[in-house]
Amino acid sequence: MRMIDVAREAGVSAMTVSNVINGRTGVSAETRLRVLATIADLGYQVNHAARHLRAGRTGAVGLIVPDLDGPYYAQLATRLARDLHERGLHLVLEQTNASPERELEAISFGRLRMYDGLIMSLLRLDAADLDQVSFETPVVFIGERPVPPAFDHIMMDNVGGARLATRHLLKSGARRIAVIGGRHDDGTEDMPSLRTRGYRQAHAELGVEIDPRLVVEVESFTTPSGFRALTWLQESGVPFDAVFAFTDAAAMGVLRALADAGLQVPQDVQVMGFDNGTETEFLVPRLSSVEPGNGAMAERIVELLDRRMAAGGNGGAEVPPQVTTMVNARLVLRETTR
Amino acid sequence: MRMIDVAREAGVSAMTVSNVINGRTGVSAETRLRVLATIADLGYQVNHAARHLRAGRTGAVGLIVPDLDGPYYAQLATRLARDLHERGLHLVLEQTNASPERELEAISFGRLRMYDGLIMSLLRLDAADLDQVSFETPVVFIGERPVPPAFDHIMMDNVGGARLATRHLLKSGARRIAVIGGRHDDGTEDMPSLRTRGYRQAHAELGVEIDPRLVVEVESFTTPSGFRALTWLQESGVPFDAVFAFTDAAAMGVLRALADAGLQVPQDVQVMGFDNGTETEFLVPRLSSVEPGNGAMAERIVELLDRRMAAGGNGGAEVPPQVTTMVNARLVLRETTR
DNA sequence: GTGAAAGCGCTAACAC
DNA sequence: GTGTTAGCGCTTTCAC
Repeated sequence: MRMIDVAREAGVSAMTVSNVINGRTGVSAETRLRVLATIADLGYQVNHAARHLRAGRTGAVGLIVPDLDGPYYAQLATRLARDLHERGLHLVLEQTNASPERELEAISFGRLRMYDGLIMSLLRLDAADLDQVSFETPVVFIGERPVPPAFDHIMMDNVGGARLATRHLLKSGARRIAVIGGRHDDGTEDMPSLRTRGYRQAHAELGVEIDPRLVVEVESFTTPSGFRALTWLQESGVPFDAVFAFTDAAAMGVLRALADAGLQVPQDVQVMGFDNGTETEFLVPRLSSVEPGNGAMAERIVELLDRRMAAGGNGGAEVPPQVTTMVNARLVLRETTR
Repeated sequence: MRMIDVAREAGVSAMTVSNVINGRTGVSAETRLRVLATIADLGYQVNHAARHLRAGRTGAVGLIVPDLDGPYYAQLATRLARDLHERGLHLVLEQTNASPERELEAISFGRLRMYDGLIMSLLRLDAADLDQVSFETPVVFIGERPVPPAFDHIMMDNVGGARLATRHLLKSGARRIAVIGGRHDDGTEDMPSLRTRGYRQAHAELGVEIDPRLVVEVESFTTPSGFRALTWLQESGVPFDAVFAFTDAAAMGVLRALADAGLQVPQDVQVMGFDNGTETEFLVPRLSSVEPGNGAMAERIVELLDRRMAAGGNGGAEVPPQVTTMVNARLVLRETTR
């Protein structure tokens, strides 16, 4: 069934039906009611493809993330899907597995056209890569990599959160804090480097030296990876009295490895995670973690996107200025810290 | 840039470009190469909306699930996304929050048209509800609810898996197995009822009576819900020597509650989960679980969909017969059982 | 093996 | 306030 069928049945033109459906002004109340009744009667549904082709809107927002099986992005996706649904938009998910090729592919011109807006977690691509791409679609980047000034960017306070966590561990007596996912060279602008900087700052502020052997680099921030990292540290014989894992998922692997080693948490070793995922308060023992403001982040993302999408509809005349938002972090202390 | 621009540049018609792009026969090798070179040269990308409008294909497959923040569907989605990507298809996610309205909405005519295929986890809707919907889009249902014979359906062996798990607990000495998510009335065809039947079968086979107070109904199968259920059971004073939770997520809450109660697992109480998610082997203690064949399930889903989508392309003349697949379950024993 | 014409269903622009 | 016209970019059909 087409719009024209509804129009004929209601005794109006297709244009009027279109106007009613899209809530545009310039339709008398009487006509509107009649058209709505006819639509309900016939069970008419608009054809998205035709609308998309003609008007350029798709009703879909893309979310490009490295993975979905870990808790972090799955929880973010859940929040975003709910917030977007309220605005009549769909969330479409794409996984990059943190591969630069897949990230670049996701923002290719053809793919972007599929969406009214894009939310992209940038892990590998640089500002230079992004410059090559012509964005007509509104994009909000999340993550810490530097982004060209033309785009909205939202990030968590990685340095501040890590600094807070490390300070707490130091103040509660830890002197040898292993850091899972840390970087020996924290010069780049990515999550591990930024959190490592926070870790170093806290040590500097409290005048504690860092044994470089406590900084354990990992290839990924999953639970198996955290498990392997701690097992390796343990076997290498480097002493430590606390562990700061850069994700809750990795911390979960750390807890498992400590239990295998027969170490008591937090008596022998304190443990701190990052993300404050829903699972943290049910681990044994309950995981202390850095809460990076995920709820606020999801809300802000949708807000930014919405603003830019609305502007795009107005012919792009008034493009809102690009914004970088930093969401504040705070500590949630549970049973793995003293 | 449009197809016609490529055509002009290559000195052919738009139709020939279309034929090349879609790999159709009837284009000379020479022309094909020239067109491909021009496409690469100009960086042309097809417009999905136009193709969709004209040809009806969208390149997207919808996955309708109750939630994404729990590990089960997130892991399934990850697997499906990967398998579909290999076939050049996108995975679009929709969450229903297990609401019948949202489930019905998801399979409405207009929404279905957005996809080349649909994978739907059915929790609440009945065969009667589904009969009302006219599916031109290929649909694969997952889950245990009865499905009209016109559709492909894939399910795990809930009864068999639960029976296996319960038998193991009984054989290792448990006599009072609490079941988190069980149903007093297991007459309906849904996951909790089917798993409860397996639990009852195993008891009947081994001649063990069931204390109905051990069957704890829950409103959801999340970790907090499992935690609350076990805390409640504990406080109600009903003795038990094992817990069978119907999801790993719920089992995680159970483990937490047992730790709070100072009970040793598996010495005082054995615990068994269901799903065998990636997190199980890192819990403290490592969770024994029923492996429902998730990998095979994802593969089979894509296979079924693919088959039906290919047939749809052939004008629907040869519609493949509808198939119901049951994936076998097996036990993975770790540290929470004896 | 290749091309021309028609039209998928909708909406922007403008006429009335 | 409502209708008419045109066309978004592709693919189906059929002619050559």
